[in-house]
Amino acid sequence: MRYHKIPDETIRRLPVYLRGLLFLSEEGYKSVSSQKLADFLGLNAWQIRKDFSYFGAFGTPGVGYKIDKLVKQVKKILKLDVLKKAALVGVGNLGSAVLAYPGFGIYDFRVAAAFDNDPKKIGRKIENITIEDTSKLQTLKKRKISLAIIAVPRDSAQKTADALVKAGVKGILNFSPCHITVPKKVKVITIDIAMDLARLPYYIPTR
Amino acid sequence: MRYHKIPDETIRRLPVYLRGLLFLSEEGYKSVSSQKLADFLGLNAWQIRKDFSYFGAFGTPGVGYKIDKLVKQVKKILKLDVLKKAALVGVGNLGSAVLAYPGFGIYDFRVAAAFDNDPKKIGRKIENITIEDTSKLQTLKKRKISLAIIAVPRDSAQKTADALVKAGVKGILNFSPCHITVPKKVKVITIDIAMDLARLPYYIPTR
DNA sequence: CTATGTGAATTTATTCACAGCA
DNA sequence: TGCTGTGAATAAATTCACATAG
Repeated sequence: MRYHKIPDETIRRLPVYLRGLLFLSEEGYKSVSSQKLADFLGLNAWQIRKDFSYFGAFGTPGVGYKIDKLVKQVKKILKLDVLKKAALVGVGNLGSAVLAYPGFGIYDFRVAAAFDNDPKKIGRKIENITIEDTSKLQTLKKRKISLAIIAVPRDSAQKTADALVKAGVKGILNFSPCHITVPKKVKVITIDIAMDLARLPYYIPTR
Repeated sequence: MRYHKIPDETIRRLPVYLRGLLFLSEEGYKSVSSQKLADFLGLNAWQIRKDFSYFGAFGTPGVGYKIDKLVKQVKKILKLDVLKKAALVGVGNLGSAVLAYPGFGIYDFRVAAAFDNDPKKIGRKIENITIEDTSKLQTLKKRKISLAIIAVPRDSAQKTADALVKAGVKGILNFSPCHITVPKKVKVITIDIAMDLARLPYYIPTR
């Protein structure tokens, strides 16, 4: 198994596992079985074991997984030990919420810079980050920030993405409800919160 | 093909299609080919055709899809013609952003009620919605609101979900970074924005 | 005796390639 | 001729069942 390509779905689940492991760690647990972790996360035990097996053996048969060790391994796989800083572009409603979001910490992430093109916002400080002019995006290269979060209106999303790519950004989390085109080497993950709400009714019986 | 179960992945893509179709409609297009829609959305033409084929024939060979008609069909499949109102619980940073989010409209959705347990917020109006006390959640049943958005801190997410289920809510969009347990008949979609950011580094070569 | 790790079986989703309709 | 709709082929992910390690 060790020499297979890792399924994308497995990668998608790793942050979920991490979240569960860190929570259990907070609660005082030192080790955990795949079954216990599965129950806690609402998943299947065999899936967790299978996922981990793609990366080699982490656990101890008869005992389970040592949480500290597993957390370290998963963070390493996700490269969370290397890339930690992200820039935010667009400090509107959603952008401000992202800035204030407390959940990045557990992944050792922080939003290290924020940009907007509204003169009223530039220079202001939110959550200890001073908002800069969008025209300063080029400085990201020097600052070694290679991840960015786009939270601008749909119309300027592509333009923003272009500027980010030019500034050397390699990964983009896109909150604008549109497809953005980037060079193949740049990874984009798009989240449209309305889209997720839109598929909810499908699953609901309307008597 | 007509009598098969519809793949979950197809359902996940329908809102994407809808977004593209509505945009092209705004731009003045009356009909569109699977190829053109695919290019616009960054997807494959054959996948779009295959997805639509699960629901029967929508298009005209040699011409393409009539946008108006297709939009209506897709909305019907997603049951967006029936369920349109959602309640928001938790008007913090993220909750406020959700309230102000302009993207729900295209799916004929609106946030029709907002709840919080902070006395300073209760009674205030945001985006024309008066914030109500969380203890009033039970009124959702009478108001025929069966969808809800959870944007409360992790610690109170499960408690909130329990109250929503008791109030007759059938679908929940959960922004809290934790698994919530609900009866099988209730559908939950969890979005954790930090989790999506956390899997971005994996895809980025770190020379 | 318990819980992992993994080949094999099964299910699900993607991609292809082309027949057939406007 | 152009584009849809769909069986068939391929690929991917999930689930099972059990040998194996502590």
